[in-house]
Amino acid sequence: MSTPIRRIRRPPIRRGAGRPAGGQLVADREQLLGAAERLIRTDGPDVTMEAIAAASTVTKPILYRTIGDREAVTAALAERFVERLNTAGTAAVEKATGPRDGLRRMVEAYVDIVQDERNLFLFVTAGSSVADPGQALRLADRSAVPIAAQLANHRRNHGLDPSVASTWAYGMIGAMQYVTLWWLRDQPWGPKKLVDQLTQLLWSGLAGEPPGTQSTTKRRPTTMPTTPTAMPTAMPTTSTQTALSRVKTTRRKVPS
Amino acid sequence: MSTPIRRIRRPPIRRGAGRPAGGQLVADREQLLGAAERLIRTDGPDVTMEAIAAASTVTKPILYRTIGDREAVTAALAERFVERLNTAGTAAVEKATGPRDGLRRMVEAYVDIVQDERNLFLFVTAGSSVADPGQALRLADRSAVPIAAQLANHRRNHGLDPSVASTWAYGMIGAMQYVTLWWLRDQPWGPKKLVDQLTQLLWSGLAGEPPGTQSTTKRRPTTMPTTPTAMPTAMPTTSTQTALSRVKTTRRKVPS
DNA sequence: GATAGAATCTACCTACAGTAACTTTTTCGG
DNA sequence: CCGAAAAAGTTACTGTAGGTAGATTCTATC
Repeated sequence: MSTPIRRIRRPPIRRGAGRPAGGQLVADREQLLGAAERLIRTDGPDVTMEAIAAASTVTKPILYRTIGDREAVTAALAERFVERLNTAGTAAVEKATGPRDGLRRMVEAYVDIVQDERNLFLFVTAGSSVADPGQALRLADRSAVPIAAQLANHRRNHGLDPSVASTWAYGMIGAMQYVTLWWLRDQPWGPKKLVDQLTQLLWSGLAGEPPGTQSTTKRRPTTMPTTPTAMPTAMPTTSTQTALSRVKTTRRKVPS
Repeated sequence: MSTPIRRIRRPPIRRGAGRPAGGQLVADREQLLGAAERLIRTDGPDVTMEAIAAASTVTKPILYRTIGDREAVTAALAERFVERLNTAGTAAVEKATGPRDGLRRMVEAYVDIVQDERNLFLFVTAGSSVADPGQALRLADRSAVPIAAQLANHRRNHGLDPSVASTWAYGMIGAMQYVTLWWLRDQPWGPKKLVDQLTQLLWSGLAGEPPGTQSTTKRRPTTMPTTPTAMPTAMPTTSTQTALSRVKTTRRKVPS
């Protein structure tokens, strides 16, 4: 750290194996990404660049030259993943009988894919570096733009303020991503219930809708005392139920 | 990789400096965490363990012994952060005039803190390892449990199904976190507008509420053609506006 | 054929997380 | 009082993974 000595590179031992005889490029972009996906699928989301390269019988420099650094690989896989969500979502929505049904089918498609491609989902969502936290929005960005456009367009056509579109798009995505992540980890119940609850939440918000589900129903304006519906901070105020509030903090695992 | 040779440790050079003369523990848990927070605040979210240790004039092993590995540090800081959100949120909510106002004030408190402690927020939210993706829920877990309890309690008291509480709590948090992250990065507008939009989204969902804000209003069941309100996958279907859909993918940055 | 350049490999470097081994002080039983 | 064990710390290491430099071999071109 103090003296960055430039070590001399003396012994010119056997280095490099040279350009291979036969053919063309040893692998193109699509092949590499496909191999990376297969690897992640089988080995889990925690893969090294070396392993990714090896998965398509290639060495690291090739991988770096063809796709880029780790962040580029993740971005590329995110793009592919969104593409899949996109296709499935569009197909699902085409069968919808109405807007709410469309939302539900879309959520269903999302959950299906995430369940199938659990590892890919984890890789794409969780793999962000602290150095550039904007990268956490990788997946979100690529889906938010079209969603926002769609939303804005619809709202404009109905005389509603379209400027909320981006916020709502990111909000939707964030909600889905977090709920799904939590659900994948804790598996509280089956996927059907997850889809139901997510749809309901996204559609009607926290204010909720009475069991009738159809909106247009009567709802008393002031349903609650003074405590709000909820808050994204802990809130052990005057509640009859604080037993659940105890977050377990005993995970210390002191080394040695 | 093939032969894990156990390198012999021969030269017993000067090692270790021994227990210091004067006093007590050089630092306790709180001091270390406080120093870490200060460091992150000034140096950004991308800090090394070495730097964290140095920030409280301590060496790495002390840090590891006192708090634990990197994950433990992050978890501890997350806990503190949630505590702050909690306190501020509770205080804000106490002044509320009703449930929706409470939600708004709470969102406001959240945005305020995140804005002030941008780096800490980034550290705590973005710093998850690919190896254990459940860690991405660090912040969420610690706020979701109390929120869920609160929500469930309220819903139970009003004859509503309380089992949705967890899903909704994670959904809320996910929405807030993502929207805020995006807002921090892109700064589309001031914080007031952000608070307004987030509140509206959380309160009424995607179905939205007519300008009247009060619900109980008429809303046509089938507002849209066949396209749903939105979908968290891209959806360049038949929309009059697809120009925005073009995600920029030109970030390649091929090395060398 | 010789030479320029393209394609690839091996071998390295660097940075950081985490740990082992060693040193000095304190404490406490005898 | 003294010596051994425990406590508290530090230096210096290991290991791993990301990323790159430069040697090497093949192909194309003059």
